[in-house]
Amino acid sequence: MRIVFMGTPDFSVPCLRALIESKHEVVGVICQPDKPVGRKQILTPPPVKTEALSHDLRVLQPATLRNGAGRAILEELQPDLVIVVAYGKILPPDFLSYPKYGCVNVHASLLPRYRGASPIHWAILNGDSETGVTTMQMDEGMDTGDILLVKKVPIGPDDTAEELFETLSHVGAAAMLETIEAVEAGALHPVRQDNSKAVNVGLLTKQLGEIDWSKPAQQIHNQIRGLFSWPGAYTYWNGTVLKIHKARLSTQSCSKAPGTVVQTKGGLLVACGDGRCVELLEVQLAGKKRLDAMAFLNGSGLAKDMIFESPKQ
RNA sequence: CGCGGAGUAGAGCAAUCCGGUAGCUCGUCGGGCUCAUAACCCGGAGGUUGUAGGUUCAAAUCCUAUCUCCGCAA
Repeated sequence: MRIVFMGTPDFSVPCLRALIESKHEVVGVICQPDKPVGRKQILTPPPVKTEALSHDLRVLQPATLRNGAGRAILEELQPDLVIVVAYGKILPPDFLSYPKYGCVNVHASLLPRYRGASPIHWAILNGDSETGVTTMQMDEGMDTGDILLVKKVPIGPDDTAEELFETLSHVGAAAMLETIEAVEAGALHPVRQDNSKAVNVGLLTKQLGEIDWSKPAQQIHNQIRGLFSWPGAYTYWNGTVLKIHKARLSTQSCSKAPGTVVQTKGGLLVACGDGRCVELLEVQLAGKKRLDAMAFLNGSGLAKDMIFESPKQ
Protein backbone atom coordinates (compact mmCIF):
# COMPACT_ATOMS: atom_id res chain seq x y z
CA MET A 1 0.00 0.00 0.00
CA ARG A 2 1.06 3.56 -0.59
CA ILE A 3 1.11 5.20 2.80
CA VAL A 4 1.63 8.76 3.97
CA PHE A 5 2.90 9.02 7.55
CA MET A 6 2.06 11.99 9.72
CA GLY A 7 3.70 12.54 13.09
CA THR A 8 6.03 14.86 14.92
CA PRO A 9 7.52 13.92 18.33
CA ASP A 10 9.52 10.97 19.67
CA PHE A 11 6.35 9.01 20.26
CA SER A 12 5.76 8.76 16.52
CA VAL A 13 9.21 7.48 15.62
CA PRO A 14 8.77 3.76 16.42
CA CYS A 15 5.65 3.73 14.24
CA LEU A 16 7.49 5.33 11.35
CA ARG A 17 10.33 2.87 11.74
CA ALA A 18 7.94 -0.05 11.76
CA LEU A 19 6.32 1.24 8.60
CA ILE A 20 9.63 1.65 6.84
CA GLU A 21 10.57 -1.92 7.70
CA SER A 22 7.21 -3.24 6.55
CA LYS A 23 6.26 -4.25 3.04
CA HIS A 24 4.38 -0.99 2.60
CA GLU A 25 5.63 1.99 0.67
CA VAL A 26 6.04 5.22 2.61
CA VAL A 27 5.42 7.79 -0.10
CA GLY A 28 5.75 10.81 2.13
CA VAL A 29 6.17 12.00 5.71
CA ILE A 30 4.36 15.05 7.01
CA CYS A 31 5.38 16.72 10.26
CA GLN A 32 5.28 20.09 11.97
CA PRO A 33 7.75 22.78 10.93
CA ASP A 34 11.10 23.05 12.72
CA LYS A 35 10.87 24.91 15.99
CA PRO A 36 13.33 26.81 18.15
CA VAL A 37 14.13 24.61 21.10
CA GLY A 38 16.10 24.68 24.34
CA ARG A 39 17.98 27.42 26.18
CA LYS A 40 19.68 28.70 23.06
CA GLN A 41 16.48 28.59 21.01
CA ILE A 42 18.17 26.64 18.25
CA LEU A 43 15.93 25.78 15.33
CA THR A 44 15.52 22.04 15.66
CA PRO A 45 13.82 19.57 13.33
CA PRO A 46 11.22 17.33 14.97
CA PRO A 47 12.34 13.72 15.67
CA VAL A 48 10.14 12.32 12.93
CA LYS A 49 11.82 14.51 10.33
CA THR A 50 15.27 13.41 11.44
CA GLU A 51 14.26 9.76 11.24
CA ALA A 52 12.59 10.17 7.86
CA LEU A 53 15.52 11.98 6.32
CA SER A 54 17.91 9.28 7.48
CA HIS A 55 15.91 6.89 5.29
CA ASP A 56 15.81 9.30 2.37
CA LEU A 57 12.07 9.75 2.63
CA ARG A 58 10.31 12.79 1.33
CA VAL A 59 9.45 15.17 4.21
CA LEU A 60 6.83 17.89 4.09
CA GLN A 61 6.28 20.47 6.81
CA PRO A 62 3.30 22.57 5.81
CA ALA A 63 2.35 25.38 8.18
CA THR A 64 -1.31 24.53 7.60
CA LEU A 65 -3.42 21.85 5.97
CA ARG A 66 -6.44 24.06 5.62
CA ASN A 67 -7.81 25.79 2.55
CA GLY A 68 -6.93 22.86 0.34
CA ALA A 69 -3.22 22.94 1.18
CA GLY A 70 -3.31 19.49 2.76
CA ARG A 71 -5.44 18.00 0.04
CA ALA A 72 -3.05 19.29 -2.63
CA ILE A 73 -0.24 17.35 -0.94
CA LEU A 74 -2.30 14.16 -1.01
CA GLU A 75 -3.18 14.64 -4.64
CA GLU A 76 0.48 14.68 -5.41
CA LEU A 77 1.48 11.75 -3.18
CA GLN A 78 -1.53 9.55 -4.05
CA PRO A 79 -1.64 7.52 -0.81
CA ASP A 80 -4.07 4.64 -0.26
CA LEU A 81 -3.95 5.30 3.46
CA VAL A 82 -2.73 8.00 5.82
CA ILE A 83 -1.34 7.03 9.24
CA VAL A 84 -1.43 9.75 11.88
CA VAL A 85 0.57 9.43 15.12
CA ALA A 86 0.74 12.49 17.36
CA TYR A 87 0.89 14.89 14.44
CA GLY A 88 -0.27 17.88 16.44
CA LYS A 89 -2.86 19.52 14.26
CA ILE A 90 -6.49 18.94 13.32
CA LEU A 91 -6.99 17.50 9.86
CA PRO A 92 -9.66 19.20 7.71
CA PRO A 93 -12.52 17.18 6.16
CA ASP A 94 -11.30 17.41 2.56
CA PHE A 95 -8.02 15.90 3.75
CA LEU A 96 -9.61 13.09 5.76
CA SER A 97 -11.77 11.95 2.90
CA TYR A 98 -9.13 11.87 0.20
CA PRO A 99 -7.28 8.56 0.73
CA LYS A 100 -9.04 5.40 -0.38
CA TYR A 101 -8.92 3.97 3.15
CA GLY A 102 -9.12 7.28 4.92
CA CYS A 103 -6.88 8.32 7.80
CA VAL A 104 -6.03 6.04 10.70
CA ASN A 105 -4.85 7.47 14.00
CA VAL A 106 -2.75 5.77 16.67
CA HIS A 107 -3.71 7.19 20.06
CA ALA A 108 -2.03 6.42 23.39
CA SER A 109 -5.03 5.72 25.58
CA LEU A 110 -8.08 3.52 25.86
CA LEU A 111 -10.63 5.66 24.07
CA PRO A 112 -13.01 7.25 24.77
CA ARG A 113 -11.01 7.87 27.93
CA TYR A 114 -8.43 10.63 27.45
CA ARG A 115 -9.15 12.21 24.16
CA GLY A 116 -6.74 15.02 23.45
CA ALA A 117 -3.19 16.10 23.96
CA SER A 118 -1.54 14.24 26.85
CA PRO A 119 -3.32 10.92 27.37
CA ILE A 120 -0.34 9.05 28.77
CA HIS A 121 0.33 11.50 31.56
CA TRP A 122 -3.29 11.76 32.56
CA ALA A 123 -3.66 8.03 32.93
CA ILE A 124 -0.98 8.12 35.62
CA LEU A 125 -2.10 11.40 37.16
CA ASN A 126 -5.50 9.87 37.71
CA GLY A 127 -3.99 6.74 39.22
CA ASP A 128 -5.29 4.36 36.54
CA SER A 129 -3.95 0.81 36.69
CA GLU A 130 -4.40 0.24 33.00
CA THR A 131 -4.00 2.16 29.78
CA GLY A 132 -3.16 1.24 26.22
CA VAL A 133 -3.24 2.16 22.58
CA THR A 134 -6.27 2.64 20.38
CA THR A 135 -6.30 2.87 16.62
CA MET A 136 -9.25 4.60 15.06
CA GLN A 137 -10.69 5.72 11.77
CA MET A 138 -10.34 9.46 11.99
CA ASP A 139 -13.26 11.80 11.67
CA GLU A 140 -13.56 15.52 12.08
CA GLY A 141 -13.66 15.54 15.88
CA MET A 142 -10.79 15.41 18.32
CA ASP A 143 -10.10 11.68 18.79
CA THR A 144 -13.75 10.80 18.24
CA GLY A 145 -13.38 8.36 15.34
CA ASP A 146 -14.60 4.77 15.30
CA ILE A 147 -12.34 2.36 17.15
CA LEU A 148 -10.49 -0.17 15.03
CA LEU A 149 -8.19 -1.94 17.42
CA VAL A 150 -7.24 -1.76 21.09
CA LYS A 151 -4.14 -2.98 22.90
CA LYS A 152 -4.12 -2.78 26.68
CA VAL A 153 -1.07 -2.13 28.84
CA PRO A 154 -0.96 -2.38 32.64
CA ILE A 155 0.43 0.56 34.64
CA GLY A 156 2.71 -0.43 37.53
CA PRO A 157 2.44 1.42 40.85
CA ASP A 158 5.74 3.22 40.29
CA ASP A 159 5.70 3.60 36.49
CA THR A 160 6.52 7.08 35.26
CA ALA A 161 5.09 8.87 32.28
CA GLU A 162 8.45 8.60 30.57
CA GLU A 163 8.54 4.84 30.89
CA LEU A 164 4.96 4.46 29.83
CA PHE A 165 5.62 6.75 26.89
CA GLU A 166 8.37 4.44 25.70
CA THR A 167 6.29 1.31 26.15
CA LEU A 168 3.23 2.69 24.43
CA SER A 169 5.18 4.01 21.48
CA HIS A 170 6.21 0.45 20.67
CA VAL A 171 2.83 -1.04 21.42
CA GLY A 172 1.49 1.65 19.13
CA ALA A 173 3.73 0.51 16.31
CA ALA A 174 2.48 -3.05 16.66
CA ALA A 175 -1.14 -1.91 16.81
CA MET A 176 -0.59 0.17 13.72
CA LEU A 177 0.80 -2.70 11.67
CA GLU A 178 -2.06 -4.97 12.72
CA THR A 179 -4.57 -2.31 11.81
CA ILE A 180 -3.08 -1.81 8.38
CA GLU A 181 -3.22 -5.54 7.79
CA ALA A 182 -6.87 -5.56 8.73
CA VAL A 183 -7.54 -2.61 6.44
CA GLU A 184 -6.02 -4.51 3.54
CA ALA A 185 -7.92 -7.66 4.34
CA GLY A 186 -11.13 -5.76 4.76
CA ALA A 187 -11.39 -7.35 8.16
CA LEU A 188 -12.16 -4.24 10.18
CA HIS A 189 -14.98 -3.99 12.63
CA PRO A 190 -15.16 -0.34 13.55
CA VAL A 191 -16.82 0.32 16.88
CA ARG A 192 -18.41 3.62 17.67
CA GLN A 193 -17.11 5.40 20.76
CA ASP A 194 -19.42 5.79 23.73
CA ASN A 195 -19.43 9.57 23.94
CA SER A 196 -21.01 9.53 27.38
CA LYS A 197 -17.78 8.02 28.74
CA ALA A 198 -15.48 10.44 26.97
CA VAL A 199 -12.83 12.28 28.95
CA ASN A 200 -11.01 15.16 27.33
CA VAL A 201 -7.58 16.24 28.48
CA GLY A 202 -5.55 19.26 27.50
CA LEU A 203 -1.93 20.17 27.22
CA LEU A 204 0.23 19.85 30.32
CA THR A 205 1.40 23.00 32.02
CA LYS A 206 4.16 23.72 34.52
CA GLN A 207 1.49 24.73 36.95
CA LEU A 208 0.30 21.13 37.21
CA GLY A 209 3.62 20.22 38.82
CA GLU A 210 3.15 22.34 41.92
CA ILE A 211 2.76 19.99 44.83
CA ASP A 212 0.06 20.58 47.42
CA TRP A 213 1.28 18.57 50.40
CA SER A 214 -2.14 18.57 51.99
CA LYS A 215 -3.26 16.08 49.38
CA PRO A 216 -3.08 12.33 49.99
CA ALA A 217 0.32 10.66 49.54
CA GLN A 218 -0.91 8.44 46.72
CA GLN A 219 -2.12 11.43 44.76
CA ILE A 220 1.16 13.28 45.19
CA HIS A 221 3.04 10.19 44.09
CA ASN A 222 0.86 10.00 40.99
CA GLN A 223 1.60 13.64 40.29
CA ILE A 224 5.35 13.14 40.55
CA ARG A 225 5.52 10.06 38.31
CA GLY A 226 2.83 11.26 35.93
CA LEU A 227 4.70 14.46 35.15
CA PHE A 228 8.14 12.86 34.89
CA SER A 229 10.27 13.80 33.05
CA TRP A 230 8.36 16.78 31.72
CA PRO A 231 7.08 19.17 33.04
CA GLY A 232 8.00 17.64 36.39
CA ALA A 233 6.66 18.09 39.91
CA TYR A 234 8.11 20.66 42.27
CA THR A 235 7.79 22.27 45.67
CA TYR A 236 9.31 25.28 47.37
CA TRP A 237 12.10 25.24 49.90
CA ASN A 238 14.39 27.96 51.19
CA GLY A 239 12.87 30.45 48.83
CA THR A 240 13.64 28.48 45.68
CA VAL A 241 12.13 25.76 43.59
CA LEU A 242 12.92 22.15 44.39
CA LYS A 243 12.05 19.78 41.58
CA ILE A 244 11.08 16.28 42.57
CA HIS A 245 11.91 13.81 39.85
CA LYS A 246 11.33 10.47 41.51
CA ALA A 247 9.67 9.30 44.67
CA ARG A 248 7.78 6.39 46.10
CA LEU A 249 5.09 5.78 48.63
CA SER A 250 6.40 5.09 52.09
CA THR A 251 4.75 2.60 54.39
CA GLN A 252 5.40 4.92 57.32
CA SER A 253 2.74 7.17 58.66
CA CYS A 254 3.11 10.26 60.77
CA SER A 255 1.08 13.04 62.28
CA LYS A 256 3.29 16.00 61.33
CA ALA A 257 1.92 18.88 59.30
CA PRO A 258 1.77 18.30 55.55
CA GLY A 259 5.06 19.15 53.84
CA THR A 260 7.19 18.43 56.91
CA VAL A 261 10.43 16.53 56.46
CA VAL A 262 9.94 13.70 58.94
CA GLN A 263 13.10 11.72 58.27
CA THR A 264 16.47 12.36 56.64
CA LYS A 265 18.42 9.25 57.59
CA GLY A 266 17.83 6.13 55.59
CA GLY A 267 15.43 7.93 53.29
CA LEU A 268 14.01 11.40 52.81
CA LEU A 269 10.40 11.23 53.98
CA VAL A 270 7.86 14.00 53.68
CA ALA A 271 4.48 14.10 55.41
CA CYS A 272 1.37 14.35 53.25
CA GLY A 273 -2.19 15.33 53.97
CA ASP A 274 -3.55 11.90 54.80
CA GLY A 275 -0.95 11.07 57.44
CA ARG A 276 1.08 8.97 55.07
CA CYS A 277 4.53 9.79 53.71
CA VAL A 278 6.22 10.07 50.35
CA GLU A 279 9.90 9.16 50.09
CA LEU A 280 11.81 11.46 47.78
CA LEU A 281 14.40 9.60 45.71
CA GLU A 282 15.65 12.10 43.18
CA VAL A 283 15.47 15.88 43.44
CA GLN A 284 16.94 18.99 41.87
CA LEU A 285 17.40 22.46 43.29
CA ALA A 286 16.94 25.41 40.94
CA GLY A 287 20.11 25.92 38.98
CA LYS A 288 21.60 22.66 40.22
CA LYS A 289 22.00 19.23 38.85
CA ARG A 290 19.66 16.37 39.39
CA LEU A 291 20.67 14.45 42.50
CA ASP A 292 19.61 11.36 44.33
CA ALA A 293 18.13 12.19 47.72
CA MET A 294 21.16 11.10 49.76
CA ALA A 295 23.60 13.28 47.82
CA PHE A 296 21.23 16.19 48.11
CA LEU A 297 21.03 15.80 51.88
CA ASN A 298 24.84 15.83 52.25
CA GLY A 299 25.35 19.41 51.24
CA SER A 300 21.98 21.09 51.22
CA GLY A 301 21.41 21.80 54.88
CA LEU A 302 17.98 20.25 54.69
CA ALA A 303 17.13 18.85 58.09
CA LYS A 304 14.38 17.05 59.90
CA ASP A 305 11.27 19.09 60.71
CA MET A 306 11.91 21.62 57.96
CA ILE A 307 8.83 22.27 55.90
CA PHE A 308 8.23 22.34 52.18
CA GLU A 309 5.80 25.06 51.34
CA SER A 310 2.54 24.29 49.65
CA PRO A 311 0.96 26.81 47.31
CA LYS A 312 -1.56 29.38 48.50
CA GLN A 313 -0.98 29.28 52.22
C1' C B 1 23.14 38.43 21.75
C1' G B 2 15.90 36.52 26.42
C1' C B 3 16.85 36.27 32.37
C1' G B 4 19.72 33.70 36.01
C1' G B 5 22.76 29.90 38.86
C1' A B 6 27.09 26.57 39.01
C1' G B 7 32.13 24.08 37.95
C1' U B 8 36.86 22.80 44.63
C1' A B 9 38.80 14.60 46.83
C1' G B 10 34.40 9.19 44.16
C1' A B 11 29.35 12.30 45.53
C1' G B 12 27.04 16.83 47.59
C1' C B 13 28.62 21.41 49.61
C1' A B 14 32.01 25.40 52.43
C1' A B 15 36.03 28.80 52.00
C1' U B 16 35.68 33.59 47.08
C1' C B 17 33.10 39.98 48.92
C1' C B 18 38.15 41.59 52.38
C1' G B 19 44.34 37.06 48.29
C1' G B 20 48.28 34.06 53.01
C1' U B 21 49.62 25.91 53.50
C1' A B 22 41.71 24.15 51.03
C1' G B 23 37.38 22.53 55.28
C1' C B 24 32.44 19.85 56.25
C1' U B 25 28.84 15.81 55.36
C1' C B 26 28.67 11.17 52.78
C1' G B 27 31.15 7.27 50.41
C1' U B 28 35.71 4.36 50.29
C1' C B 29 39.89 1.49 52.84
C1' G B 30 41.83 -0.55 57.73
C1' G B 31 40.58 -1.62 62.86
C1' G B 32 36.97 -1.94 66.99
C1' C B 33 31.98 -2.60 69.14
C1' U B 34 26.90 -4.85 68.77
C1' C B 35 21.87 -10.33 68.74
C1' A B 36 21.18 -6.59 65.23
C1' U B 37 21.19 -1.74 61.66
C1' A B 38 21.52 3.08 55.58
C1' A B 39 23.77 2.41 63.80
C1' C B 40 28.16 3.78 66.82
C1' C B 41 33.76 4.49 68.06
C1' C B 42 39.09 4.90 66.32
C1' G B 43 42.46 5.51 62.24
C1' G B 44 43.96 6.18 56.92
C1' A B 45 43.92 7.23 51.67
C1' G B 46 42.20 10.51 48.24
C1' G B 47 42.93 17.90 45.34
C1' U B 48 47.82 21.08 39.70
C1' U B 49 40.22 24.29 42.94
C1' G B 50 36.88 23.18 34.57
C1' U B 51 40.75 25.11 30.92
C1' A B 52 44.30 29.03 29.13
C1' G B 53 46.60 33.46 30.03
C1' G B 54 47.42 37.99 33.25
C1' U B 55 48.30 40.93 38.10
C1' U B 56 51.11 39.69 42.77
C1' C B 57 56.33 38.01 47.26
C1' A B 58 51.86 34.95 47.33
C1' A B 59 45.67 33.30 43.61
C1' A B 60 40.22 28.54 44.80
C1' U B 61 39.91 33.92 45.88
C1' C B 62 41.34 39.72 41.73
C1' C B 63 41.38 40.64 35.89
C1' U B 64 40.70 38.67 30.69
C1' A B 65 39.41 34.82 27.49
C1' U B 66 37.39 30.00 26.76
C1' C B 67 34.78 25.15 27.54
C1' U B 68 30.96 22.44 30.11
C1' C B 69 26.49 21.74 33.14
C1' C B 70 21.82 23.41 35.06
C1' G B 71 17.03 26.51 36.64
C1' C B 72 13.47 30.01 34.38
C1' A B 73 11.30 31.75 29.95
C1' A B 74 9.80 29.93 25.07
